[in-house]
Amino acid sequence: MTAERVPLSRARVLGAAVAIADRDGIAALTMRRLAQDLGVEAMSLYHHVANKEALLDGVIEVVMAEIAEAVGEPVVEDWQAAMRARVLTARQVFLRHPWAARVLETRTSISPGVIAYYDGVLAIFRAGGFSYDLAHRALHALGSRALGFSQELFDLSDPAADAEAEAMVQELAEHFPHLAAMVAEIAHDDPDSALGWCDHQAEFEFGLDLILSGLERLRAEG
Amino acid sequence: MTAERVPLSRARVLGAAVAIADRDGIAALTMRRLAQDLGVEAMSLYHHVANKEALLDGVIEVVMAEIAEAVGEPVVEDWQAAMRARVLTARQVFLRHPWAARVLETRTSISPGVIAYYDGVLAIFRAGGFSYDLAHRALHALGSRALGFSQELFDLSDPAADAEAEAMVQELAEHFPHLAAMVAEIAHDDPDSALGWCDHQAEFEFGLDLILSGLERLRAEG
DNA sequence: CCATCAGGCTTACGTCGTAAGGCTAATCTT
DNA sequence: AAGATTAGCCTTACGACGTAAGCCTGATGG
Repeated sequence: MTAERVPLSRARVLGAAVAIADRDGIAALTMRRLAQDLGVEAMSLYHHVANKEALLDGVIEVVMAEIAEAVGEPVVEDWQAAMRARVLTARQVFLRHPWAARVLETRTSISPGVIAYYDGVLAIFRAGGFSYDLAHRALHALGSRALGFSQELFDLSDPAADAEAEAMVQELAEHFPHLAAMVAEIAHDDPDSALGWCDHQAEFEFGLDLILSGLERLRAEG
Repeated sequence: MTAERVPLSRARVLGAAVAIADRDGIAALTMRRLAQDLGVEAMSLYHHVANKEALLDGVIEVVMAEIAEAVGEPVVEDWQAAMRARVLTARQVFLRHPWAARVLETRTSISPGVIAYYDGVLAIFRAGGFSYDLAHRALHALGSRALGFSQELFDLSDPAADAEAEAMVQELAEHFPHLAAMVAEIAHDDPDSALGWCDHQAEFEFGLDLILSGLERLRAEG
């Protein structure tokens, strides 16, 4: 009695793709590896996704669906609290799929899931009394932060960089005095924060609240 | 009299790489193509860059050097105006190299050029009276915006998407009422802005000023 | 004057996405 | 019921990519 052959389907393909990226990183997501995980040959995947780009599009849709489920319907009172909650909820999903932000940024066509998410954001702004014009600018001001992530261009708390950073501190201090002083002071203030010398979640929320309160001021001024 | 054979050098390699990315996009930048443009075989490049990742690191250093030259020394009075100028100057460089932001985001190691740039940003904050702690949070709040770019997750003014967007307006209105209404109103207000229905430069500056003025408020409060 | 070696070149490998087309079993048509 | 269609798998093969290994040549330096 052999295991019943579950037929392939778009949903199974996308699900397996997400699983690979979660477990082994986005670089491990190749057509051959994906096929292998599904007990199938690579070319069989093309009956369910047009090509690799379409696969990545689909994977993003899976993530966006996860977000949509998590955030639910937009709340229509206290826009600032509603936005904050929506964004931080979406962020949880991106923290579960660390590769997803980068993939999302490489999509060339507009994803329905992302559009739907932003429509919900707009609903909150409008219910909070924003003009379309201000809401529009608010969307741009938030950028990817509206979805719960922001690009970190360099991560001083990256453990991989620690050793080399340690050795670099001397010349760092010479060439980059302000940065060196800041790192020294902040590291001293917070010697063993749970998330390293700088807590990304706290920093993210700081930036988010800074923008939200700025927007509230503009809204109130009319 | 044959054309004098200019010997290869790291600088020539990186320069040619930037030229290819500028002209034909970052996807066209392959080792073979780069070698071809330099009148050389692909493997010869490896005498001047360790591998392709190192090539991309180097290319970013070229861009950051361009920025360093453009922004000059940090100005130490009127921090807000100084930051604004520094960021918008850096932005000009990224607008000349549209591929550079994406490449920068994929660097795994911290680039000295980027560090130097941020050190200048910190100098401005400090001269403006920021504590290290607030300056640190300010850096995170700005994120890549400090360098002059922000991730646009979908670009409604993308000409490539225009046709499909046009056809999509009907169902857009059904499923995404707020977004549809916003697009309709804003497009109507500004029927032929030079840069399409939404001017990225204006949106960028809006977001930047929103953050900068929020930071100024926090700084003034102490 | 000869040894070293920097800086080119040639060849070749393994991995990737995917084009072309074959086989089989389920489904649909008449 | 029987024949035609097709969905959904597989096999084979191609061209592009990054790059390992090693050859060749002309300048340099003891």
